[in-house]
Amino acid sequence: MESRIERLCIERGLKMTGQRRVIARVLSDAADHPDVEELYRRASALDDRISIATVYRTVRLLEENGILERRDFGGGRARYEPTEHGHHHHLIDVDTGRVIEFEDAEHERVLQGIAAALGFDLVSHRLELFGRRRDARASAPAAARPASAESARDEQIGIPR
Amino acid sequence: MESRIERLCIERGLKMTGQRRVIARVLSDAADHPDVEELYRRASALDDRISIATVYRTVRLLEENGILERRDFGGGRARYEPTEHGHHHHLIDVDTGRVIEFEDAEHERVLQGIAAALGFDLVSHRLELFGRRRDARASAPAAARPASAESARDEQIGIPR
DNA sequence: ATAGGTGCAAAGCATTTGCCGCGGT
DNA sequence: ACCGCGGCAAATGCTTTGCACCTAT
Repeated sequence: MESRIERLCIERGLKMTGQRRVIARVLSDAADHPDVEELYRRASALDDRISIATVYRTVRLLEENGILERRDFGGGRARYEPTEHGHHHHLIDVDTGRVIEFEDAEHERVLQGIAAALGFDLVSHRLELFGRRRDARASAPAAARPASAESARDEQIGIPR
Repeated sequence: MESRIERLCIERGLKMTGQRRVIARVLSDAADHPDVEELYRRASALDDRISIATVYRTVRLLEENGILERRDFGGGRARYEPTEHGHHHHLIDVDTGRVIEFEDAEHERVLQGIAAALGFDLVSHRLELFGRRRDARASAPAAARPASAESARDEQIGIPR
């Protein structure tokens, strides 16, 4: 069946090839923030006639069409998520690289206000928190470089007030 | 005379070589957020016996020692600024790449609170606004990619409330 | 039919590193 | 004197691209 991302592609009049359909499906199904390598892995599992170059070209195309958003959580590789499943921000666990999404509607307004005070219209923004799980095993690696960001599964959770 | 950054290096017991001294001076004098290439340019102007590899090694060293902070404002290259001349955030002008610093003490608390609500201790955070100068010439390039971030001079200004 | 997409491998960029002579402490 | 530092160029790792072929529309 036609995936959500594929529908968006069609709406923008993008030519739908076999590989794009597969990548669209992978993206539609992703609940995390995969990097290109991971997308390539997942897409290849569904159809091995896809090259990583095409994945790169496709995420770029989708980003340019406002369907995807590129993220940089540190660690060298870009990670992607579908645009706008609600404004949210990210908290990255510095020990595991896991990404947790949270919303904070109030922020939107505040940030808008700050930009306005500086004489700007807010085009977009980036708010990322880097934190360490509380309590956990006290043996947290002292000088761990946050840069790792392995393929730990990401989470999405509501922010308890 | 001994620059501010050099003093910090000495405090941490870092070996002070000629090239490090020069780079320290350049960093101490910088009021903006130069990338490595720019630091190399400025350092070379003071002393041409410096290779770009050394600049890379030095900013890394300083970052590991908490003297510098690495920033990513989009545009592919890392940019640096001395740690803690007061907690502040950045607003990047998407049309010119110019960076404007602003403070917002209240934010610190709010962010801390959010992390806590999610069960984390806040290690660090990143808050960046991307905006377009209000009014300006109405002929703002429609689909300009923010990625450019040329060497436009950065600013630091207080946030009017 | 034909504009545009794809695979492959090579090219690009920013950044890191091996090697070895040199310079701080 | 000794260990770490710096220069140089080669190596890396992610991402882009040239080219020739292939495919949606």
